[in-house]
Amino acid sequence: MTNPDDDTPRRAHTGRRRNEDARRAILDAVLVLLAESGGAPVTIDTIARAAGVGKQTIYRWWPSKGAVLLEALTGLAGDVVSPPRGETLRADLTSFVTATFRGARAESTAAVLRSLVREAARDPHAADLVRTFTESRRDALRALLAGHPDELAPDADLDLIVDQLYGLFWYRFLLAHRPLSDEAAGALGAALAAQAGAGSVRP
Amino acid sequence: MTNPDDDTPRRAHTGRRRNEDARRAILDAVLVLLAESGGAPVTIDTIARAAGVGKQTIYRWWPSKGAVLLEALTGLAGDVVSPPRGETLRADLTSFVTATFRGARAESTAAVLRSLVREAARDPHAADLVRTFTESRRDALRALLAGHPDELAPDADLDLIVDQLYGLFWYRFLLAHRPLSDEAAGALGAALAAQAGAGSVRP
DNA sequence: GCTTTGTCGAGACGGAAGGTCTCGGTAAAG
DNA sequence: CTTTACCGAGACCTTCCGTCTCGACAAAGC
Repeated sequence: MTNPDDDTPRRAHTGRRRNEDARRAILDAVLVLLAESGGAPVTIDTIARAAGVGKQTIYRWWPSKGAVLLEALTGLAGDVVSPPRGETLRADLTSFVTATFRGARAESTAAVLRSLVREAARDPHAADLVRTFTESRRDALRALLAGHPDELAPDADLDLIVDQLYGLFWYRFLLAHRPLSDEAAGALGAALAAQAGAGSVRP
Repeated sequence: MTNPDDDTPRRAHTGRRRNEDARRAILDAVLVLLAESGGAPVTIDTIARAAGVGKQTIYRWWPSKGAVLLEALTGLAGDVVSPPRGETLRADLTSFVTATFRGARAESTAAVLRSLVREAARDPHAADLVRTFTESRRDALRALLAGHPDELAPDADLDLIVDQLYGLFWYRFLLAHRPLSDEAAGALGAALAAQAGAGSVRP
């Protein structure tokens, strides 16, 4: 019996192929518009107009605006925070935090991050993407911690440390009441390294 | 010369007065709807309908939806986290964090907080209100820390500690990847008390 | 070359939501 | 009993997302 919902096509793909130029033009337009907009929301129509593309071409390949933003962000991730492998946990933590803070200080990535969060507040699908993204960042940080097993107290709560780091990062990034400075990065790295080494205090 | 933009009325207020019942009905409707909606967005029309009130009556007294939400939230603040004054910094911090976490676990307040954040992502005016709100919370926490000067290292970075606490709180609250449990509250309180006592580690 | 098939740009369209405007009615002050 | 300001109700405008339609065009197979 034939399944009408069968995904396998009855014959190979024959029609016109995806236009790679359009894909690049869309992602580039997103980054340019976000950088120029200075935090103001960027609409789908604006993106399509700037990319010289029909809206349908966007929605054919991405399920929502948030998905486009996230792909543009990961495209930026060539400058991503690469996990260092230094001597001490404290040094590694500090350079990880510093790189994270610096990435967020660059207005190009900051604009994408901010828009992504705004989108996640509106679109549940975008919220899922953000959750996946933040989870991958947490995993990277956990791997860094696990790379220094001799410096970790046996009962150290790594999840707590990870969330303190990224919690402070997002909190300051979004509220912007205090800068994500290199000094703050150093202090945070040192404090969390000490916390990891001390383990939880006895009750 | 007469200033047409003069704010002072040429005579005392004479007309009909503000209906206090309507005000209460609006704020109550907001809380009820948010609690029932289970996180789904609540619209102005729904609020007006539920409160038996015209939309204009809402916009006459509040500049935006976010402002209504915030007033409803501060109305809830009778259950607010009251700064304790115990023996040790660690005990005070732990009970402060525990109370904060528990407040966010109550679905009634959690729904308002979530909606407020959603609104802040859209409406700059609401974002300002949220900034003011979070600032007052930070002030309360700083006051708690300052209440134990003998337990603070002279070079302790109080802003860093405050932001670690609220950063982790909001991060976990909004991402919900990990619970705001009493255990986590205890661990966080202990870790931050230790950090405050140790001060910044020497370079 | 011709047909089929899937993508392209452009834009009309529907729907949701916030916020404004209007209108007839009503309570308070004088 | 007149003026003033608020009230409920709802039409209305605007913005923006996401879908649908249309004629054009490119790739694959015959």
